[in-house]
Amino acid sequence: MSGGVEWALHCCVVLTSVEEPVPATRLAELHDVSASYLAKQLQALSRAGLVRSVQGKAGGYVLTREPASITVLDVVEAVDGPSPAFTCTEIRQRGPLATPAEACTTPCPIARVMTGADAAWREALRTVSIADLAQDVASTSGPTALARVSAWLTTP
Amino acid sequence: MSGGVEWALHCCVVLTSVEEPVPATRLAELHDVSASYLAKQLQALSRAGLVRSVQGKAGGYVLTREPASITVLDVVEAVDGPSPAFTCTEIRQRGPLATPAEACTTPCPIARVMTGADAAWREALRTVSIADLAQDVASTSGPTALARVSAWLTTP
DNA sequence: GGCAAGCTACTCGGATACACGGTGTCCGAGTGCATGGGG
DNA sequence: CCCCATGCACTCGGACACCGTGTATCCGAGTAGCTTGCC
Repeated sequence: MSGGVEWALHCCVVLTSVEEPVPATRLAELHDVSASYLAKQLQALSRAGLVRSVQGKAGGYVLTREPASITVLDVVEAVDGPSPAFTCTEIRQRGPLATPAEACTTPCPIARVMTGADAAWREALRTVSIADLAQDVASTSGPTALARVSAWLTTP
Repeated sequence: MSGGVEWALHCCVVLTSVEEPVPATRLAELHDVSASYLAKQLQALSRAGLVRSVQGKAGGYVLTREPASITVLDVVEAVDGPSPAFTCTEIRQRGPLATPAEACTTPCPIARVMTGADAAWREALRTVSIADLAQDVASTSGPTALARVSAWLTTP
């Protein structure tokens, strides 16, 4: 999986604590990562409609929805693409003993298992929202942690 | 995920129906795939101890265990590697507001969610065995399908 | 006819090139704010 | 004092190189079975 997913998730969590737009540069130096590359991930989030980009002097990125209605799966699919990791190439229809295409009404058992596992993975990511993550951060790192991040993000 | 996983799984399923060793070349032409590359996947299965390779004129690959005791997860981990797709880079310990390492007793919430999803994915693959796949093939493609494959594999 | 040595042909195994997607970077288009002049 | 036009600095967005992992391939090491000569 793309490593930028982690950056995007952290960005979404910190964006929970601020209302004003935050530029990508600021988010990059907060996490000490490449600003140019982080911009790529934020653009992906923007295309998916998870964040709203505002231009101009005081521009940046803002969450479009309530953090509770943005799931981790949304972010992962926005950055990494919605296509599943496994794709069946229909091997059973190839080779000297190929089963004819008209006999393949049901998907290949292997593909079925893989699809099921992928669905379980996505379901696990769907049940957790960005708000849950923020709540978890507050529980572990202390309630003031996000407030301090918010203050640092908003002060020039 | 590596595309060779699909090939390896199909090979394991067809190996269910034969007791004699089957060379990689034969398996490759059965599925109409590159013999050289399929050999790589079978070597991975051999290193993982899922199949036993016998050399010599009538050599090839044989399953080492009962098909019912080989899970799909075993094959996937043998070919694709056992390491999870997501790896936490501890972003929270970087940047100007880095949380000190001694405060990071529990894993980062994001990593926790990702690890849970990965566990769910693996669990879904662990509950299905190669024997289950073979049974499923027999149910959909007819009981004689695997027998015909076995006959084709064993006849020169 | 039985046996053993040698040979052949076939197998796996690891080491070797190529390609594509992810990683990282850059510069141009667009926009909101600040400023300065005029009414 | 208020309003508007201008300029500017800052932002995003997409287009451009680089690298690592997966993909595909090849040739060498090793071994089981067949052949053939001998007893």
